[in-house]
Amino acid sequence: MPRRTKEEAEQTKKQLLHAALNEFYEHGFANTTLNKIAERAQVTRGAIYWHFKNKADIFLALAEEMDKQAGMDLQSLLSQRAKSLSDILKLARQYLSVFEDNTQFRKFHELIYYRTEWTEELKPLQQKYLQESRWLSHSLTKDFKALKKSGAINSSINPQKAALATWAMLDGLISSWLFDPDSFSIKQDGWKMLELLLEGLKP
Amino acid sequence: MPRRTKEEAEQTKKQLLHAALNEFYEHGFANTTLNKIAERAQVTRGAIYWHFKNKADIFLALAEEMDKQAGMDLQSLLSQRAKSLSDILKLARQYLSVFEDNTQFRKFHELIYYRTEWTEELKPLQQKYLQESRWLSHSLTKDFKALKKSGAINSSINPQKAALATWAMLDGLISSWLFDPDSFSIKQDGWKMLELLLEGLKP
DNA sequence: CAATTTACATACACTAATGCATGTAAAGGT
DNA sequence: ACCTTTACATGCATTAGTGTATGTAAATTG
Repeated sequence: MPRRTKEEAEQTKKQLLHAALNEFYEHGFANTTLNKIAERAQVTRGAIYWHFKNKADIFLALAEEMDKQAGMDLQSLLSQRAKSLSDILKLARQYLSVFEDNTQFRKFHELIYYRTEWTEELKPLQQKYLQESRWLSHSLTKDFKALKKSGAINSSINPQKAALATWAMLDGLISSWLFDPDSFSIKQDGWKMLELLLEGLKP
Repeated sequence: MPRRTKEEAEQTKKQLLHAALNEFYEHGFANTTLNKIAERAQVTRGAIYWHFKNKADIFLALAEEMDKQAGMDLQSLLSQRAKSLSDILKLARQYLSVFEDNTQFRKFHELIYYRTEWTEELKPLQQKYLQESRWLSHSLTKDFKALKKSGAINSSINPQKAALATWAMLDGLISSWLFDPDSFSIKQDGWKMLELLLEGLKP
């Protein structure tokens, strides 16, 4: 086997990540071996140890890759400030749509929700998601506070509870749909269910 | 080591299940070995293979055990028909409270949510939860239909969507809280967030 | 055009974990 | 009192998987 050029190397790295996603998705993180990943990527384990430190390292790289790939990442969600309830609804609608539109994205989240055990070796990633979750709920809280001041939502409502509720609803919709995709369409109906919640916040 | 009496044997079986729950909880399903479980239960692997077929079998037994132990299981939830929105809220409130009141219950669900990869060997359990989830949403749908007829909720609302939304909200609250228990109190605040949703259903 | 890296493949050693087979001593029946 | 079964403990064989060390041929550098 001849040595590859730099670009070819980058290519096999991508193939490895792609193979890893599908193996993780199909068999779970703990139950996939480096051999299986290498096989699917049509290389040997040697290639893996060249590009990555170990299995957990592949997962971390995969997570970063997905963050970038999915245009709808958390940064862009956070950067946009919701000035109305319909703004929030619109953002959520966009976000939910990605799950049906982007197969990679959907597989990765199904992997995260139902096919990975959050054990010690994945602690850094878990920490990252914890941070993101807190940032997002904090950001949402600020939005709801503003909405309360402007009279867009009921004055008796606690902004933080509203934010947590909204976030929980989104999370619940996603996990429910990933668990049983036939139960409803997350793209067509998901946002309507969130709308039911937001309706309850109006004055 | 002398042979144990029948009651002693039942005792060690319970110890094994208890040890398994904690090992699974701490290290995830795939990452706990039968040896560790045996050690914690202060027996050897021989005892495990006497009482159970393999690791997956322990998990199944554990799930049944938790179903029984937690007085607030799905059967009792389904048997009660909600005649009003506040009935639903009351039931949800009871259910959510269990997570703070019953440590075993909470650990088991954290295990299920964040520490088990739903792979082939656990398929039967996954199927069971899928069934339960569908039954519950179906039952809730019927309740909401009745509430719609009686005028307790807005006539423009789709009962099935309302049911799915309620279930998603509950699921989201639970998973959010298990992921970050410091973010809110599921016992004191959880039901209030669900109430926000139910408020939106009123005429 | 050497010399040196690079990008892997191959080989090896080592361990952890499983499943089963066998041992055993007391319990429970007759 | 004896026999059988129970409830485990112990020992063994086998394997799958990891990490690393080493090999290697081409790409890249100067």
